[in-house]
Amino acid sequence: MTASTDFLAKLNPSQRAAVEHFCGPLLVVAGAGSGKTRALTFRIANLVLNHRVDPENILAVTFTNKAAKEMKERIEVLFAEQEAQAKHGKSLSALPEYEQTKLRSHVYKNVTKYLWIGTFHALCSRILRFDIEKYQHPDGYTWKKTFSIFDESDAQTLVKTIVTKDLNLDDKKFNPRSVRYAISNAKNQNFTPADLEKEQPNYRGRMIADVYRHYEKALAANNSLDFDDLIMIPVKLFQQNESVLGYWHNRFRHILVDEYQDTNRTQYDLIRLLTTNGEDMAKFNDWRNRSTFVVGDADQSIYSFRAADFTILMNFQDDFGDGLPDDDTRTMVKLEENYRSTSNILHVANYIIENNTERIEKVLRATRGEGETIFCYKADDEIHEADFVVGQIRSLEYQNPELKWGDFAILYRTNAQSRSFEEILTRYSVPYQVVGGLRFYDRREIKDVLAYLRAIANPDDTVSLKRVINVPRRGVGKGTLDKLDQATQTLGCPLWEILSDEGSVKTLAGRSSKGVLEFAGIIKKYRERLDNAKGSEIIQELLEDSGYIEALKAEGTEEADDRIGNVQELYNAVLQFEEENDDPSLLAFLANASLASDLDNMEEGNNRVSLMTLHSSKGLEFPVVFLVGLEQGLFPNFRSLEDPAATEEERRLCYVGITRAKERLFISYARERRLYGHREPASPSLFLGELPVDYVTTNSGLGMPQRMTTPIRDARSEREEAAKPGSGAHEFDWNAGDVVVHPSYGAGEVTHIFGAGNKICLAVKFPNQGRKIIDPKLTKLQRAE
DNA sequence: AGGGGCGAAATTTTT
DNA sequence: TTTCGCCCCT
Repeated sequence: MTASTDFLAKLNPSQRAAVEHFCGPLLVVAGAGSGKTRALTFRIANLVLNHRVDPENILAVTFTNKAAKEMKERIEVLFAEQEAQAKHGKSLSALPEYEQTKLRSHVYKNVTKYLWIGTFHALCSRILRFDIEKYQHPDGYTWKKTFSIFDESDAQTLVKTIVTKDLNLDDKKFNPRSVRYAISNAKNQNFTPADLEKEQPNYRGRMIADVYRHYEKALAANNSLDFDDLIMIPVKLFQQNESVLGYWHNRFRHILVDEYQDTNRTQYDLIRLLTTNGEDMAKFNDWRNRSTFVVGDADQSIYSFRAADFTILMNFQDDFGDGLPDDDTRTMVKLEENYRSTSNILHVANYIIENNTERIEKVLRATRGEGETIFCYKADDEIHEADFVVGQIRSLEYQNPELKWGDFAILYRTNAQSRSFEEILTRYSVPYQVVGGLRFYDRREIKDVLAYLRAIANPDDTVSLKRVINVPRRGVGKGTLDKLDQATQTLGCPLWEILSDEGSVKTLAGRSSKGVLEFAGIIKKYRERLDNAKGSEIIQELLEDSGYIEALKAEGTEEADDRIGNVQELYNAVLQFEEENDDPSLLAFLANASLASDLDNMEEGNNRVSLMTLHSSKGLEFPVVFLVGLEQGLFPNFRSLEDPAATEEERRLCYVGITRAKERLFISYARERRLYGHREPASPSLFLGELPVDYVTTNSGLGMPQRMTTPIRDARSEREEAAKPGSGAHEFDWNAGDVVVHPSYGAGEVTHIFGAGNKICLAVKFPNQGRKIIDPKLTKLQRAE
């Protein structure tokens, strides 16, 4: 492969600066539609082609499988393009198809195969397949390479059993969902049960810590991990085992992280450990042949409820970078040129997000024409809102031959809002898809089959064994299960040990023993074949043997037919997986299945109107976007009304929605909405009052701007206030090094200043609380002179 | 062992 | 209003 720099010519100056960065840390602040995937992929190409970095030394982390897949594909094309130029002097697309395929497979064999590109979870599960047996849990629990990955519902079921059965707690007070949430949150901050207890020493905190302890024990007993463990265990392993960390630190010399604003504490720890080899951040400075390159946009941070913490991004300059102000820094690049939307749309987006205080100053610059104005529609109720939206879609589709159904998206805050749109779309036979509903892998029949496979692959996976021991019916009822359970408790052994012993089963299960033994026989039979047979063969015979398909056929309902079809699709997925992957083992497939999402199979070429939540829309773009339900309490959601930080997150969500639109943006709200069966009057969203009036056409004026109950004030009133003498102009006069006193954190030192003018934000380091980002307009800071 | 019926709850959810 | 989960009855 020849070194080449011509592909860099396609980049704008800031993209180019990001791409050409070689060693050391770099933060790329990438606005919506500014070509960040481009920067990431070109950078990887540049590392390999021009800096001769071995692809094995590159780790690229994303948050979704879709993003990982896209990155892989784009890199492959990029390399193939280079080779096409070098070998044939032509662009890739000008070559005959077989040449293109040949080039691409050549690139795969030599480059992309060796790159580690994937989600945090997928990459960590890969690391754990190597090293989990070296992990030492404080309570002596161990895991084997064959571990299962529990999904969210498995995890919650487990928590529920612990709360109600093991600890006998009131599940009203200790709602399994919120307890699971608390445990997840703890794990996402790399907290042990003891850490959690220390943080919340009250009764509830102690109880939750106790559930957490039991939960870990149960996971270990099942040789299973939950999603959070996939990240947390590598972190703990790295912290306790120098040689393991040393290996991966040495291996991943160039680390790239996409959507850095969405990282949580544990993920941050992982990146930091890999980068510094566990050395103290302040002492580490050996960036030879090494880089940590993160890309993100604080304005698109919308997952704080999943423990994402965008202050990690805001702090990058201080902990990895040179910490210099924006104009002098060599460790930050801003991508502000937007290639997606018309300038009108961008203006609205910029204008809205300016109301947020916690952000890195950034303005999206248009590269396209003005476009149409934004239209804001006030509807009588949710039915009329849907009528308006569908009417617009139909007439735009009819009038513009270039617009297809797939070019439209309806974005809403909550899933429940899809219904009225679906009804009207159906009435007019407009093809549509609801994105992000039930995951394929969450369907009952799929979970059943996967439970069989998991039980076969992982003998300790009692949860999976129990799920299918009586599916299809084998006459193994609750009574039998209870007896078996009791036996495992007394003996302290995994369920399988009892199931696999004929004598024990006969004693315990009585008249159900026939069914239990039949089941155990099936599992045993396939477990023996695990090493030699392919996953696809196992699945195929298993479906026959277990009578699973037969039982579905016997049902004879339409629903059962659907299920059979889905199981067939799962079989196809295994076949495809075996064809496409280097490691086609059943274990690898199971990991892949556990980590798959529904978004992964959202079809783009199917030409349907897309309906989805604003959260699901992140990373996508559509020529025409409808942002619906802009009502106070719905969007912003009522749970965020009291909390300024939460309201800012809702505003970011609004910003994400607006910046999905390429050509046309419609915003709508209803005067009255059916909510849980009752008609409720609705008032216009806070965000409507923040729209720039000159850029918006309405059918009845913009709603009255909402007053906030808490003192987040919009940028304009702040500007006025700042102009008044003595009203706080001096507040903006902060300097790094100032010592301040915070009402709850006490004294701290200002280490960094974000933003400018009235949107200033301070990073303050407190001796005990660590670093916090504080808006001096929201929190009264006293100066310690 | 499984279905019917009643009561309570009802954001967002990359993995 | 709808959906889900639990309990009780058969």
